[in-house]
Amino acid sequence: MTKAPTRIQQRNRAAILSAGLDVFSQFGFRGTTLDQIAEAAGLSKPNLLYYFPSKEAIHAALLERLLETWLDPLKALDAQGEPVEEIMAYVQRKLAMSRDYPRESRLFANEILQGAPRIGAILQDDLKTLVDEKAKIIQSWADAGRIAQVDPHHLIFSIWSLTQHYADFDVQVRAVLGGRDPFPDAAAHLETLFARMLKVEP
Amino acid sequence: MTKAPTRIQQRNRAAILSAGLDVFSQFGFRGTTLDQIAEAAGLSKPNLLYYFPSKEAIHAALLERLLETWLDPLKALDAQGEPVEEIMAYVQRKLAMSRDYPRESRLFANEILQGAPRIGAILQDDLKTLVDEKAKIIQSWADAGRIAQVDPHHLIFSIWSLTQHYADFDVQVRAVLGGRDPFPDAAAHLETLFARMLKVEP
DNA sequence: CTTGCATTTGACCAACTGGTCAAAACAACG
DNA sequence: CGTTGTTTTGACCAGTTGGTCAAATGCAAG
Repeated sequence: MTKAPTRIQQRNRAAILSAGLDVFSQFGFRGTTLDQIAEAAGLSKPNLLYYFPSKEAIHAALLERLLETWLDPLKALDAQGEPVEEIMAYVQRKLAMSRDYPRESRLFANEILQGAPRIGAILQDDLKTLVDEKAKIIQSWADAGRIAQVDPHHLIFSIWSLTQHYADFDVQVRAVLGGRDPFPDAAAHLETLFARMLKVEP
Repeated sequence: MTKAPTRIQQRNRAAILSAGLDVFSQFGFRGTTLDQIAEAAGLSKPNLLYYFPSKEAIHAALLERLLETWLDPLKALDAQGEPVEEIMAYVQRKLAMSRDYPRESRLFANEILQGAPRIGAILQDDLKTLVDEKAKIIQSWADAGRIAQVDPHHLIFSIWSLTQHYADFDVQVRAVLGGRDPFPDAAAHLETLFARMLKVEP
């Protein structure tokens, strides 16, 4: 039986994961140093390694935690629901994640940009299975005339790219907008975009 | 007067830039080592530094060359043209860049993900100016009833995200599609998407 | 073939990297 | 208080990093 973690362990492990998320999401795995994480977490480097056995372990813990929640919004897409509402809700959930968890989005983006060396297998298994399943649902909605005809896989890619862009390319978006908060307008824009794309031809 | 570069200089500088593009676009600036670039270029490390004074210099040269061509597709958006055609052509140009220059796209993505430390000023000046200008054109098209009403800035963000996604998230896209080439379908999908988004209400 | 310049290299360096370790400081509990 | 387990640290290590340098090699023109 594993020991229950003390309060100190909980606090420090949480601080390390948060600091690691900060640094890994900005510099990627290889561009991140333990000293950076240690300083961001307010710990000494040996103390860091008392809680996690290696840099890899911190990164792996973050990726694992990320993947748990990353696919939830898509899983929630319900075949029994109203098609347009379901897709719209998915879009808004994903956009909310970009707003509320931008570091997680960038950590994921970094991992994919580097060729997904640590999660490639998961993408090809779990993610592909999930997407194929949901694509079938979307296809059936289109076939039933409840949404316009659309390539279901590329529809999902579109949702991912449009929403994650506001987290991953945040600096660029804000630079172009002159620093204004992009999210309210983004939500309205995506609402319009998907409404037009999915509306059945009269 | 500066000397004309010899054939060897041309060849080696080109090899270094190509190798640097490979490595920087995958690992980011801090995650890249001179040894990696040297090996990819088929040169020894001191020989690398004979052609470029530092790692920074290689990266800077790549970014400079990138920015030259990166904004061209948007610059070509012509106020005098047919609105839908102009926007469609821009989308297809950007998608072609993702297909033909994925390394450049990922180099740019890496730079933005890291907070654009080296090109932040350019984004706020040149890019913002260019986008504001083109947004005005799009707005005038919408006001004239030649395309549907749409937030012009976010329309441009949408084009960027939808097209660059196929370069930056290439591994994920291919993992989900089971390895199939995404580009033909992507082109058709985006054609449909923007046609529906821009069509004026009857 | 030799002279002068362009190119390439091996040896080297100081700073930094991920990681170890024994000892010290701390906390909890009887 | 003292004892026992947890937490923290300074000193340290071997490998890697970006970069230097003097010497060696290649090469083109006279």
